Amino acid sequence: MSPTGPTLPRPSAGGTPMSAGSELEQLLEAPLGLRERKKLKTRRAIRAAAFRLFAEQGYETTTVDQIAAEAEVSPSTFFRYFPAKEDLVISDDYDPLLEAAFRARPRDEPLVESIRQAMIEPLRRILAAEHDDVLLRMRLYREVPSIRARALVGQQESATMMCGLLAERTGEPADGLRLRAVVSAILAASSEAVLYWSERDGREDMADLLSSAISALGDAFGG
Amino acid sequence: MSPTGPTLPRPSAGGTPMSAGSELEQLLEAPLGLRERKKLKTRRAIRAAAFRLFAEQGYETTTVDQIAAEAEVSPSTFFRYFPAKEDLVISDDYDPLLEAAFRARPRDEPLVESIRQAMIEPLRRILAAEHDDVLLRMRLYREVPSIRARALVGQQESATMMCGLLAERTGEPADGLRLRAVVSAILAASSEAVLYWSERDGREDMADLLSSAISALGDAFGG
DNA sequence: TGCTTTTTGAGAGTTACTGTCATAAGACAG
DNA sequence: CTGTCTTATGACAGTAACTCTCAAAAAGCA
Repeated sequence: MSPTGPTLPRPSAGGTPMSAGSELEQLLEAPLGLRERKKLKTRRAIRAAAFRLFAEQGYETTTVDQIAAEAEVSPSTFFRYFPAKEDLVISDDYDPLLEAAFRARPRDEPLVESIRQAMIEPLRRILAAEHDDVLLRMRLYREVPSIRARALVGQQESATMMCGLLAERTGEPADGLRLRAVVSAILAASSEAVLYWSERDGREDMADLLSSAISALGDAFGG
Repeated sequence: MSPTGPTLPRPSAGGTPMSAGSELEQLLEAPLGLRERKKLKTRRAIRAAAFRLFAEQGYETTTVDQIAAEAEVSPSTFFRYFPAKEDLVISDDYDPLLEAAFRARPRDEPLVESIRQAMIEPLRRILAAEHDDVLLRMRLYREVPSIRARALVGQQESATMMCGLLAERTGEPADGLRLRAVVSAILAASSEAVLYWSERDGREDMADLLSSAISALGDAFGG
């Protein structure tokens, strides 16, 4: 068996042997084996239990043992599904979607515009399906430092991924300072937009906010 | 006494009752009381012991207990000086310097230029005094996720501080999306410059790199 | 010298993890 | 349906980073 835990369902792709797995896609996939379905079920059960407890008593005051008990699994099992407590809140699904969306953009489109569109599109899809859920996670992001910390490292990893993508398209070196500066700046501004959106309880249009954040950069640095 | 630990020396300013304290300034300050000098000494002893051990065995594999032993203090004392292990590596000195440098800038200077200058100036001073030390910390930043995490949260806090400053000067609301987007973008690009600098072992000129990172934003978003 | 304030260390407790191993349960071949 | 192989689970023991409390020691001060 996989050294670190239960092999999470990867129906079609032959990617990494073990990863967090993106629930979004799998929900819509062809019928999975009984085993896989069970795993998804426990995963969701754990997360549901966790969020129930978070709502009651807050994130930091609920222990992993409590969550495991509420979800009726052992603590060991909990950690097999979520290597860290913060992983309950943070989803890694976004990056591959972003990558795909970017690749789908015409090569002659201005770069920043490609990026903007590539970010908005999967964001829309996610929001359509999990609006309230995202809002909840963002609240935790705001309120819990350890979650913020974890998310920010993830964002940095997204940035280096993006650098790879852009390097591919423009021919610039992926680890060049200029590229890295631009990418990290866009990501920072964008996540500020998402944060802002969540502070307004999701009442404003995310795409608008994102565009406005990016065009703010144009105004400030453009001249 | 202060609720969280020994009151760290704050010779002149009447700032927060308890904070990490900036060693840089205090080294140059008027003679402190015996008590204060002793505290600085232990603080440095702990840090020195820690970095010695890190060099030998790496960050993650050296325990706080080891560090305390090497520094000849009790573990309790360690935590009084450094609430978290990562605080050994992360310095909070920079923000006040940045703030002061920014305030010293002429009000009619273009905003981005003010920021750039305000960042470079204290950076120069720090590098002049602690070049190798900074390099070492940055290496840990690159190699240890938990340090990166903590540093990034700090960066976000710096950003909201900067937003306050800029809001003061421009009259824009400090929590407006546009301002926040711009500030977080600059900070992201800048820290990318510092990171880049450290990857080159500090051989390139930091001010140049910072300028180049910021002008990259101009190129990307401006035209 | 005595009194007050601050720093220190000892010790006990909590929590998020990690690793190991035996057992139970799904998958599959015959 | 049976036996076999694979994979998921739970029990258990351990570690390391903290947190809290309290008494003793040291520093500052009258």
